Amino acid sequence: MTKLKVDIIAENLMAIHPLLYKSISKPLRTKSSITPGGMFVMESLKRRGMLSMSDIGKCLSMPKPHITVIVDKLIDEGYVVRQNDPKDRRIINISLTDKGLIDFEEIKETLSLTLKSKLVLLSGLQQEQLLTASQLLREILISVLTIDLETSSHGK
Amino acid sequence: MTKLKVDIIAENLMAIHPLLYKSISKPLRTKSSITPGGMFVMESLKRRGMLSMSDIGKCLSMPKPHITVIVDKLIDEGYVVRQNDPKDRRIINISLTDKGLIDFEEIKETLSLTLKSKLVLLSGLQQEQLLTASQLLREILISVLTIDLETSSHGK
DNA sequence: TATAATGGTTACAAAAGTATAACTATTACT
DNA sequence: AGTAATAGTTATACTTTTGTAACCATTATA
Repeated sequence: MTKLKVDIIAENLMAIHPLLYKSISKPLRTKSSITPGGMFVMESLKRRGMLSMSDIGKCLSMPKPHITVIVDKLIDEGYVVRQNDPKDRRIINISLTDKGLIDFEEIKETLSLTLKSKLVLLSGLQQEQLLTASQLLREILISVLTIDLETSSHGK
Repeated sequence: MTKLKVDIIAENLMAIHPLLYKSISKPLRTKSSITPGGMFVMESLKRRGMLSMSDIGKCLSMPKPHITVIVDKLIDEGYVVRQNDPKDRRIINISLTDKGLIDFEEIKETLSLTLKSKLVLLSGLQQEQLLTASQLLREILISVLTIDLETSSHGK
């Protein structure tokens, strides 16, 4: 029975994807120099703290070369910094700068406004339903984003 | 107060986006010839029935030329058909074929399996929470997908 | 110490999405 | 009838994403 419910979640998440992606990519292109990929990297860094290049790739299921390109851009903009790992000199840790965190939050606020302008049309939903949905989504995200990185599969 | 709740939804939807997109695009590439864009077009057709090219663009907030390209591919595969509108000969209506509907459902099942394999890790959630979340997501989607097309903005 | 494995970069290629202008055909408007 | 607006296509250019192969540096292992 649980499987059926997860099915429904998966199906609905897929259907909402186009709306979601437009709401992210359009304002990004017009109002900043960050790509969606850059936003997702910063989102991971904000939620999980300092991460190595490989760990970022595992978080987002992206191949390592893509992470290198995205992070290079973010470094050019001053949003993240590289730090050598003192224990393993192969590892390069990435973390948000103050500027990165501030600008990230600001851009996300803009993105939320865009998405809100669409979600606001959902007048059929009750306030309590909106609250419950957001709480559940948050729980899902926290769970997903704290999955043990060792269980992921990129970076072979 | 409602605004704050919508904020939370927007924020969480954005964070879950990379997980979602990977779960869609990877199995599509390996197991079919349909692009994510094609899946979204078919999703719209399945939920809303026959749609004109412009209406599809409005549903997905995509410019018309992109719709033409996506629909052309779907026609080549035999998933959708063009039909002239008897009342307005400028309009070309698109609808799913039987093959399109069957294959679409089959592919979506595969996609759900991929996404499920990740969501299943969310053992922290109760069954009732999963059910509630899926119902709410469904309500949101139905609302979004039934927004009056006249309020959309593509195809000027 | 020799070999394998890991972390990261570079380079290249290809697929997909995005945007715009120009164009035809049809309909609506005055 | 003449003009504007709409529906759709074609063509083009660009950005982003995705994948892969080759490579170097470092660490782990046998």
